[in-house]
Amino acid sequence: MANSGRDEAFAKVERLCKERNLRLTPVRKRVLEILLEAGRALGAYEVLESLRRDGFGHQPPVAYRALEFLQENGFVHRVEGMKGYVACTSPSEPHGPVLLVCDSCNEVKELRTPHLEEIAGGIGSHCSLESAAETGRHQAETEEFLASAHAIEILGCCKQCSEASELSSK
Amino acid sequence: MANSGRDEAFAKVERLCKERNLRLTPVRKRVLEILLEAGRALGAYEVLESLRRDGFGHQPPVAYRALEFLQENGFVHRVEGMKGYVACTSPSEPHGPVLLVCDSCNEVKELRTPHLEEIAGGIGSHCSLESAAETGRHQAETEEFLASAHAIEILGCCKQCSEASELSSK
DNA sequence: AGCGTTATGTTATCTTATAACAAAATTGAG
DNA sequence: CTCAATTTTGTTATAAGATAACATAACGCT
Repeated sequence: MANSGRDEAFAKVERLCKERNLRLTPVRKRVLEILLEAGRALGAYEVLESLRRDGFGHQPPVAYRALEFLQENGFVHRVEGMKGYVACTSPSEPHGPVLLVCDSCNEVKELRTPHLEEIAGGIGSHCSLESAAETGRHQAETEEFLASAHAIEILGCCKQCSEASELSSK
Repeated sequence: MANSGRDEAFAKVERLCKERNLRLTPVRKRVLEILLEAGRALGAYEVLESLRRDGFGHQPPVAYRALEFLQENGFVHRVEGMKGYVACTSPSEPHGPVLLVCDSCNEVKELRTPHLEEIAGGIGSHCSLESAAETGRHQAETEEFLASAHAIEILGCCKQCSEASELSSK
């Protein structure tokens, strides 16, 4: 249980890169490792700091470019609400994440979502607001929207933290 | 059809502030107006620029504080993906938004969501990943998460823009 | 080996956001 | 009304996050 899936995720990315002829260069590989090791969201400058210690370039673009590559290919997600970046726990196709972000410990957990369509009423295809909302309440306007990506972040408190606070308040 | 709901939204915020004993001061009121008039997401510094022209303080905290107040009370939403802020189109309780963000014209449209529970499997109450995912695929771990807020942004192309590009490519 | 392409490293700068504190306005108690 | 406590505004200064532009190095193909 030492590193819950880290190595598998890493190996999977390596495999996917080979399949797709993507160049998983040393910096990119190292940035992915850094994020996997951290197991939480890191800021670009935190990543950069680690890179520096490993002898890579230590100017912002070095980190931002590697992060951009990893993001574009679905290996890393940006956590908007924390201005941070996390390694994807189930890398495959590039995909928008659904993230559970803990307010108190900052842990980020990614939901697996082979069913994205249901959330927005059809990512990648035209969808009406009605089907998106899927609610009894009819929208007056039947706006259409061709969705191509998404970012979904649910904030709250993870199990560990809520148990901890229950204990301390007792 | 001149200002689709701007005045109503504004009046509603005024009413809600009275009800809740919130102080809708001149700066705050003006910031809300600026966002409603824009009809799209504005950066904090764009808001600030408008404030300056209106004779208010023109240092960043002036804008950020007003935006913070409006956000906390559910009258304005942050658009993470654009580092911007939009006026809420149906202000009531503070709520996490579901936003449709157009890549090409930057317009932001907010979905009305009296059914937030369905999206995350129970905002505001403990929810299991299963019900959250609501997918056939069983998560190995039954992580629990007490959700308190969310930010959902769907990126894509709005109806106008996709029609425009169809025409031009013909 | 050599050419075109892709990736890295660096400098400089830009944009977004916040900390800290003084001055003004508002509220409520007496 | 007046004064004290609280809240809001304004300002300075600076932190934190991100990108543009360009030179150099590595790669990948013929």
